[in-house]
Amino acid sequence: MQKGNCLGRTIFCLKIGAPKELRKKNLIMEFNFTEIEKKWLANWEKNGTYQVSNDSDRPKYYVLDMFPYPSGSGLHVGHPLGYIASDIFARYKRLKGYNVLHPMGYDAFGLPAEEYAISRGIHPADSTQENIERYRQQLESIGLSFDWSREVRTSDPKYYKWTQWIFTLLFNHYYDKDAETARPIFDLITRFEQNGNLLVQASTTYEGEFTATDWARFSRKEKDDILMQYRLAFRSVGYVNWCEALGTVLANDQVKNGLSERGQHPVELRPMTQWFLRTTAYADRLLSGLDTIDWSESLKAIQRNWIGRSEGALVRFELKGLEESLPIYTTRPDTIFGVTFMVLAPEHELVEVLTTAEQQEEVAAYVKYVAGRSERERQAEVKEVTGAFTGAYAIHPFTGAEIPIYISEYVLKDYGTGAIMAVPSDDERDQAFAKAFDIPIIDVIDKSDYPDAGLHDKVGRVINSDFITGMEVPEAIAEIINRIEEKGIGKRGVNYKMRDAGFSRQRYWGEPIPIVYDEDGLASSLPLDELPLELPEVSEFRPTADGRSPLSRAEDWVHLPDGRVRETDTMPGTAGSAWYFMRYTDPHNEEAFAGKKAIDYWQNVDLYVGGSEHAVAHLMYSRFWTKFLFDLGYINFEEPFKKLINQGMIQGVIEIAYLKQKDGQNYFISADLVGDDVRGYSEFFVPIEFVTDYGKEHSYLSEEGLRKYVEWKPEFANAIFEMPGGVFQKGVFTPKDGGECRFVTHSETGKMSKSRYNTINPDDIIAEYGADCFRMYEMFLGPIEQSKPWNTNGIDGISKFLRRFWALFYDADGRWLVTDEKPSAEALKVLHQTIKKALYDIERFSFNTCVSGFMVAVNDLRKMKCHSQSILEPLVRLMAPFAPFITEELWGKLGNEGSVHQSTYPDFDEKYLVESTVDYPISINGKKRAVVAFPADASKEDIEKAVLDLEIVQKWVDGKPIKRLIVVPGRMVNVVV
RNA sequence: GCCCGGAUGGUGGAAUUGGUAGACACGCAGGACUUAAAAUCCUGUGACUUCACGGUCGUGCGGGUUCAAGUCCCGCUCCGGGCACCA
Repeated sequence: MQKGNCLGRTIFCLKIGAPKELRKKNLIMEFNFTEIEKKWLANWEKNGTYQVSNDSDRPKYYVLDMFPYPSGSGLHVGHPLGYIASDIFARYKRLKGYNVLHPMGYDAFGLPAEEYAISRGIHPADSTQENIERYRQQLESIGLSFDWSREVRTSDPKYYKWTQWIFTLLFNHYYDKDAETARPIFDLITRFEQNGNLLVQASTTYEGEFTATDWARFSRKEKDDILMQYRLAFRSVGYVNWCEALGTVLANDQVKNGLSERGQHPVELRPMTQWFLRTTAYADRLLSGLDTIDWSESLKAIQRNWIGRSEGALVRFELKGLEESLPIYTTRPDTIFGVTFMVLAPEHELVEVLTTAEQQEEVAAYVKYVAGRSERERQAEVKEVTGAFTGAYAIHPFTGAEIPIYISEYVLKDYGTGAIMAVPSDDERDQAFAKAFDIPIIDVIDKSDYPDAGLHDKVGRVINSDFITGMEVPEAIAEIINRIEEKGIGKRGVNYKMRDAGFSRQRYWGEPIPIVYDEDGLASSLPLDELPLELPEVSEFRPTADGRSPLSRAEDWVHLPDGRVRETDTMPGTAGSAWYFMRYTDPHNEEAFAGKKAIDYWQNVDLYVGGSEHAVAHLMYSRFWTKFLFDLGYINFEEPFKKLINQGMIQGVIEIAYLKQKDGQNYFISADLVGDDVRGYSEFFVPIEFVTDYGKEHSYLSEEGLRKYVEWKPEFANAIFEMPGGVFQKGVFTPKDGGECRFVTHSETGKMSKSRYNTINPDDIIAEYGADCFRMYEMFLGPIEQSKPWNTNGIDGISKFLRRFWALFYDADGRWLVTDEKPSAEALKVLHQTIKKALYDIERFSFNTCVSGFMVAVNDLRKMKCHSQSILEPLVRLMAPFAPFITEELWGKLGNEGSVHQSTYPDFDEKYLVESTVDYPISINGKKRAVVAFPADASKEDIEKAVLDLEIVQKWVDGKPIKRLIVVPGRMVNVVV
């Protein structure tokens, strides 16, 4: 353990609480985990114990953690939860005979790293390097069995060369919907040259049609514009989430409730020319792929929701007196006879064309009103009905009726066609709008047969609807779409909520987009031999005031000698993390993103562990990039992560002090004086290391704690702290009626974070209890997927357990106890039961119950005073994945060569588990009344007979006739009277 | 509003998938050792009731299926997470 610069340690006594200092001494006397850890870390590194080869006869298994952002705060105890779980599994699989790839790296690009660097006024590369070193130290001290020779960093040019390369592939491919695969853009050009775009079924935003002759006549610029609309990485003017405070564009998933996820700054929609990835091309495959992978239902639900597939129809409505027609998308074409008005998004391109002279003013005013509203305002006032009449009318395709056209912000420009046919009888929002604007309502669905159905359920009988009247809804939908298609006014259609992903960031610390523009502004990608395109040095990392990327400051870099200019936007953080798992298979390859042989051997990740906060962004992009590379034949799998586990969050204790200001004086009021009504108080987070008994109901700041708090927050040097026992000010406590200085703080459970001053550093826990204890305690806390609060109370239980385990090998004076005596049948039974349970529990990732199984075993063996080598040696191997240090030490002491982590996992033998008797619970009328032992081989009949003779049964039966006698062999007996 | 989870002692949690509810651990209480404390060890610990043997109740609430329900079904309540004017 190299902990030279570990800042957290000096205050560790405060954090853990002083009384435990004494325990620490006692611990070290029994076994010196610090020494043991140091010794084996060095040994493992020297011997390359955890290095893995791409050449092996053994079956492969790939265990991966979501790699961290190396933030400046280092790890807190919440971070390693997933790492420990995956490490246990990786170690287990290795012992089970698999060739296990278990690497680690750093997601070093992106906003957090850059913000941190800017705040410290240093180069992001330097701060990143610094942070990585700290992370590495912390990760190693936990005893995680990573193959560090495979470490990757997304900010390393050797790595991002290939991120850029994949981007150029995306740029040079389009999505062929017929073949359901990505194809080279050159093929598309050939097809255009032969037939125009008439036969091309592709994912595109291009709506026009052209022939081969047209194509030949198009200018270079026109051709380029069209091709751009087919590329999988493309440049387009789009409404983007612009965040003024961060000075950058954000992806949809980085915006929550109109605020930036990072920093909570307001975000507005702005039209800008940006790079996008055509993720929508893969929408269907991203959706159907979910059925092939082992992820939690909730995670799949989030992704399905994000993709948001719906089926319906696209219908064109003729416009009265105009050439143009109005396309709409609906999931309820069966309600078309109930249409009484149409609504367009205010930004819809037809608004200007449609609006009549008389309505010009009103419409313009409304459009202006909407444009001036922030996303936040729109979302906050969802129920408010606003809109304007355009003066124009559409023609109903079946009745010929004239339908008024309105604009309203409840119709979104980006979803469907940005226009709807409004059916007020069967849609709440349409209904609200119709009522507000006094538009008639026609009932078209009779739901009287479905009393429980909601407005949106696709059930009922169609009424008032000409040729579909009388049909049930599903039948009516099919029929009306047929008619629409026959009439040539529309077609069956599928729609997605998912949008193409914005891929431009006006940020310094990211991969430069490897694109150059010629004098006509036409984009071309850099060839592989010009990659990596390295980040230039710039004078200032912040974005420019007009929203251009900081890279634009590097004039020499931007302007090429031949007059071309470089793209100055950088890629988002999700770029490097979209494919990093592939790089680990062949991390030093300079000729390819990963060698064919390596990636074909390791393939996709068998077990992926990480936080659910990446449910959408990272996991969606990763799946998209994987499918794309699969289409191009670079890899032979279509999903990146076969099984995924989201570890829960470890929550911390939040300590709060209440402040009231009066006449410019700060009064802190002890929580027991504040009561439940905290209105009128400001809340301040108190660093938990100042608080006595933090996390407990009565947690308080002692006189010493108050002094520390004031010293830490000098602006409160003169503040008055009021508590029941007296008053504290300027370092002096004035008691009242002989009271004590106890300033009570309010405790809550919540996220652990630097800003709440409640992080617990694993270094401190490891220093006091050892890495093995830390690992096992995190596992013992509860099911891996559950969130749970951290408290150090329970850690003593694990610490005791490890010392008892050690005590099976050594007595209190350090004498070796292990003998080669023949083990007793009971001891063998304990061992084999434990092995059986461990196998069962590890396979289902139930690590908490597995630890409890070890506890039971150690308790039992201790009672038996079992020191038999043939019991303890397998037990050491069994526990090795959980407690790698102590088991490695004991493995050597048991006289074994090599590492326990390269041995084999024990297996159990049923023969030791056979019981001669089985305890049967005897129930009478379903209530347990007794437990009786019967021979294990007793037949059903024997048991039946014996049960009836039992005194207890006689007593309960009490002469009444026995209706039924149920005997489940090996389980239980139930007598029904 | 919609979707996905969840609710078990004072606490974290367990229950072989319909078969002894509360494993394991924390906490608490009592005891041993100690001048004392810490550490360690032992005993007890769901609630109610009984001198005791024992009995009654008990897995968020209300019903149901079953010889048997924490587990399955129906209807709710509350908590956590996600989405949200998505036509």
